[in-house]
Amino acid sequence: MPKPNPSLSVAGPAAGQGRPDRPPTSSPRVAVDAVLFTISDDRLQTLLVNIKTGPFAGHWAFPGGLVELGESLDQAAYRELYEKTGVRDLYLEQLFTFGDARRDPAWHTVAVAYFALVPHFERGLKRGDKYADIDWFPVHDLPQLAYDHSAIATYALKRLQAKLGYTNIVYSLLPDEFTLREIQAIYEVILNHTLDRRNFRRKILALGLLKPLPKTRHGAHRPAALYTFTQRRPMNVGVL
Amino acid sequence: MPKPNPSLSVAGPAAGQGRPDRPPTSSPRVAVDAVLFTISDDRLQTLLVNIKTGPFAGHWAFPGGLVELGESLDQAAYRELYEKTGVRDLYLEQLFTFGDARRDPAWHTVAVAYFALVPHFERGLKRGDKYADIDWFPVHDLPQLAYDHSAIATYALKRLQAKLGYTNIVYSLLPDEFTLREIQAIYEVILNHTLDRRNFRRKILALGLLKPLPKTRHGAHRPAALYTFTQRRPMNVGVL
DNA sequence: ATAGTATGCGTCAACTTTACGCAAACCCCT
DNA sequence: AGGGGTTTGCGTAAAGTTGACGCATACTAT
Repeated sequence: MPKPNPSLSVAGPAAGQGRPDRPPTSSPRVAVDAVLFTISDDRLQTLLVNIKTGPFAGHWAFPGGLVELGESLDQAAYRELYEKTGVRDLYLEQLFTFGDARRDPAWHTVAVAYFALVPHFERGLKRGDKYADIDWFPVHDLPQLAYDHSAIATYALKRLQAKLGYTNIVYSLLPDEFTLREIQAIYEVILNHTLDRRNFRRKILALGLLKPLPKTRHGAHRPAALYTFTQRRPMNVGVL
Repeated sequence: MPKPNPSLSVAGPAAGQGRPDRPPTSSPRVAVDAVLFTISDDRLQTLLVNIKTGPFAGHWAFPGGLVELGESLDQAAYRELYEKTGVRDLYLEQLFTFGDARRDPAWHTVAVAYFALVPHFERGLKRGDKYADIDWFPVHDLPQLAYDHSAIATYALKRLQAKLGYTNIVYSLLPDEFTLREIQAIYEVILNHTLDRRNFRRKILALGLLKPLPKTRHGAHRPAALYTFTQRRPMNVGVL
């Protein structure tokens, strides 16, 4: 049985049963890296880990690790994020695969990048002993990143911005109930420009994705109507 | 920097010079598969190869192969297509990465799928001894495909159709000079529905990507003006 | 010459987007 | 208790975009 060598791998042994006994050839490794976004403090933030060893020790990077044998890419990305954050309910989507031979000086490593969304901070982060540190950083003020992770960051942000325009994935950044102002704020923070309240309201309501609740949120001013999503699953639509 | 090992062997020993001497762990392999589109016989066609050995012997599949150590993904896709077609000048874009553990029964293989465009048939295909056969098939009448290549085909077509709408990649399917009718025909074949001549003309010209030539093409009827692209490189625009 | 057909140009109605005006509802402060 | 300040909710007019289609022109074929 080709028992995978778990030494370098991010996690335990893989499922190899029922496979032909074929030794792996010397070839590029496969890793996943995940850009996890959230809105916090009125800013768009991403999760970074501080690398402990190797040529990039001390640098910040997106959480990730090698794909295990028998594990799908989605599973690997999901696992990586769960190990770091404990979050199980997140929006996850494959972004792009970066395969330049020199992106990892240690060994040719193909990185399948993911981008993910969670609402809020979602309680504390699981600080394991794998990384020196782990924390959130505002997207527009990232530290220097390891590998080619700056490129991944740029790409992920671009994709998120674009997807806001033709999908309903905002739902994964919002709590169950919210006001129109709150959902608009998220659009504004991500797109990095203001939107007209009245036009935004008209368009977002025209999509039929929101259901008004018979409740209102009381603050310092006129109470705002609360809404929910009729469907909390990814769909293609067409907003701005 | 380590020179990629130029041996064609899909799986040969790695080029390790200049690298730390780290043995690869037992992990998924990395391959590229390319969906090459062309317009021919007024239909959208893709290139398929017939597999010679292994569990999928006799099946048709998109051309592809393992990524060599030190080789970028783009390079690998480019190499695979060049080996089959001899075409050097094509539009190439990464599509999606398929990583399900069971997609290749022989060994967990992560496939980075590409989609590519060439004008015309581009002379004969290089029939090597690696495959039993190689040929073009109309997209809407594909044979049963090996691995998960049916899913890749669907995905590639969807992407191509979408990209027609907001990029200028059609240029890579057209010769240097062409009439408006010819470019419209390509849109119609790919989108699989007819378009209004006059509206199409208005929109495509409004993009400013086409330059009218002082020449016309004479056929059986009124001569049509010839156009060229002002830029033959991928750009985001916004058509149809 | 004339019929047939594809090209090139233009128009109009329907729809969408953008930019605002304004009243209603609430808190806070005097 | 009442008025100022601010945010929500609703509406409207102008500008731009899209879709459907009319019609003359310029060729070839007969």
